[in-house]
Amino acid sequence: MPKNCNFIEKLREVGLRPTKQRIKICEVLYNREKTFHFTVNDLVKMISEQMSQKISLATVYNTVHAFEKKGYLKEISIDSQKTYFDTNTSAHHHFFDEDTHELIDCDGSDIDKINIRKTITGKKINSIEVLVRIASDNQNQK
Amino acid sequence: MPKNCNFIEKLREVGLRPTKQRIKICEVLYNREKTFHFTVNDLVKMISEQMSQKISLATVYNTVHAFEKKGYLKEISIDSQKTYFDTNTSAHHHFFDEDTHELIDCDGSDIDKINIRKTITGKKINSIEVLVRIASDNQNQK
DNA sequence: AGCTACATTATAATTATTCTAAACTATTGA
DNA sequence: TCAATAGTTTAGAATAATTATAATGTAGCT
Ligand SMILES: [Mn+2]
Ligand SMILES: [Mn+2]
Ligand SMILES: [Zn+2]
Ligand SMILES: [Zn+2]
Repeated sequence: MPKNCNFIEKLREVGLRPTKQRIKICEVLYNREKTFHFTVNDLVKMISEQMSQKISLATVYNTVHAFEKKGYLKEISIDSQKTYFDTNTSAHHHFFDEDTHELIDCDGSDIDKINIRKTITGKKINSIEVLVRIASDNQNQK
Repeated sequence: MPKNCNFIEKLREVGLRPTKQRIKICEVLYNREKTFHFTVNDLVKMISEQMSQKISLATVYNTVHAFEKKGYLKEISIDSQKTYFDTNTSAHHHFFDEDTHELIDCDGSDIDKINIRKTITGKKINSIEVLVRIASDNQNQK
């Protein structure tokens, strides 16, 4: 979803009615320079900071899942406690900071193309994703 | 944890008292040819099938986490709903079958060593894991 | 045998997410 | 313009996985 796009039109195009809740969520998610990662809780907080009127939690869940289904969000499972969503819906790899629980995107030049030699009959590959877990390096504390 | 090992000794060695619950869980998890993946629910089912006396759910959770802490189990987050554990505690990659929700191990020859060119200052890499999502290939149904 | 720290257990609490069903609203077409 | 309709929002209940509590039990030591 491009920045400063006509969200009303965009939503209609994909068959979602442009309600004020959805438009607000679009603004919060997509009117920014860079893509980012968030939890539903993060999103609820961002919305409540920018709005007088609240959006109910059920609607936030509904909307996030509706956007996911339409391909405007990607769900990422890293941490068994939290479900992350990503406004970067392209295929890409991640660093996960185990100290801060922050996700960081890798771009194409960071990791070579992964070549899978194993095949499983009757099955096709949907995605190949690398997760690099990082944490603070305490070797420096001699 | 090797097959047919003396679990009582092994548990004592790492500072865990060899209770009958823990010994039973060791047998269920480690007395088999191959490593495998399971959820806590799976494990509870396996135990109840093989035992007259039940082990409480809290104990199963406690034990699984104790074993994880001691390095005899690995936790895997793939699916936001379920937490998987792996009796294969070495670094390895996975296929995840999105139809059956089954995890399949990759061995070293299946995927080349991953080279990470990106570095983040003050952070060290703890692990690099690839997840290959697969699903049934319906191209064949012409 | 008796002490003590560790473990087990039933049960309650917590948390994230989904469901329900009633109220609301965007869209359409008469 | 306006009512019909299907889609949407919402508060609150329900569900499910996991963790906390606190009482009871037990392994290991003397
Ligand atoms: Mn989902
Ligand atoms: Mn855990
Ligand atoms: Zn990302
Ligand atoms: Zn595995």
